Amino acid sequence: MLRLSKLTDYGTVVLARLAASGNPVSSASGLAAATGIASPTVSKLLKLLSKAGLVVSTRGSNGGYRLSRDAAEISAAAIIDALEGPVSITECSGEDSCCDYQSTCAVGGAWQRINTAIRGALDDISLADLLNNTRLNPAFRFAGVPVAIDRACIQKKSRGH
Amino acid sequence: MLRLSKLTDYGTVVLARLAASGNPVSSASGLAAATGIASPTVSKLLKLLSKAGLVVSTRGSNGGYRLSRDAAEISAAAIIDALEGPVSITECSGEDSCCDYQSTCAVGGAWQRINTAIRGALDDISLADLLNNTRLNPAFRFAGVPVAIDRACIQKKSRGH
DNA sequence: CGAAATAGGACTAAAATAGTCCACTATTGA
DNA sequence: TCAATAGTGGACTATTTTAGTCCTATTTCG
Repeated sequence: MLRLSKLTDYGTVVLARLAASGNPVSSASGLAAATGIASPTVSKLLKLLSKAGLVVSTRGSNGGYRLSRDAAEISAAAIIDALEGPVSITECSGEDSCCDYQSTCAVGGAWQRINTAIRGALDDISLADLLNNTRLNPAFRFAGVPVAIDRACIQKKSRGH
Repeated sequence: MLRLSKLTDYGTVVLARLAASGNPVSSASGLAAATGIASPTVSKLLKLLSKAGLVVSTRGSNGGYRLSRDAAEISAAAIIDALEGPVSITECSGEDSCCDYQSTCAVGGAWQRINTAIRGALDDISLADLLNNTRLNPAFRFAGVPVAIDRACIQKKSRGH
């Protein structure tokens, strides 16, 4: 699969929303409502993103979060780093490369090359790019809440978020 | 992290070993001994790789496994596909794209672009390339069993495989 | 036949992930 | 100054995924 965690996926959605909203700051609960992601989860994400310096928080009433810099300056790699730690496809390919099979492993070095290639791809794509690729799915709303319309999806996932 | 599972990592080690051995076929247990990976695990891997058509099995005594084609013709992407299913970094970026937040998701399309970039990098690297990148760590052996020598590693991982 | 291999699948244990909750701190504004 | 709003930090639980084991066929060679 070579898959990102759901949290990272949600994180980009939240960031995209933050970038798209015209407001100076957005509250965690507002973003939760706008994206349809459960609000404790959104809070958790924003905490992580704030710690990583991708968003800036303001406390107090009328507080909230905003991007720390222009959406064009935030790379996909930075987002992933913030939410899942440094990108590296195998344990070996990370910094403190170290595994039980080092002596018999004929492969180690090459993963690092692949890793670099992937990293390059992720560095080249910014949050702004993500926004430009927006899918133009019609969004329906019911009582202000966004509702997915794809039938196939409704059955597939029924658990709440 | 964006991490491959350990099984996939082991899988490449086994394949590399298979490619490097001069023998017409190698048995699962022989590969286990040569790589230091537990033999039930090696068996499991080889079964998967065989199902995916990357290796060919011969039953019966003197049986074993061999690569189905030249190492240069086996891409990293093929190995990953075989062991973890099709590469796709988010649920959305796969074939049957389908998620609860589709209507509010401003991001979907872009992951597919990233995914394509990653896929390209993985397609370009073959098992033969992995072998050429072999790290030249001196391997010590004790009673025929390969022994890792990196001190830092010995403490870090003590669980058996 | 019987030893040596793979095939297939069921099963268990351990680890990572996702998601929730709560008590606390800071800021604003009436 | 007090109450309301909003973020902070961390503990906790449930779920899912992953890793690894084991057992019972089946096939082939000598």
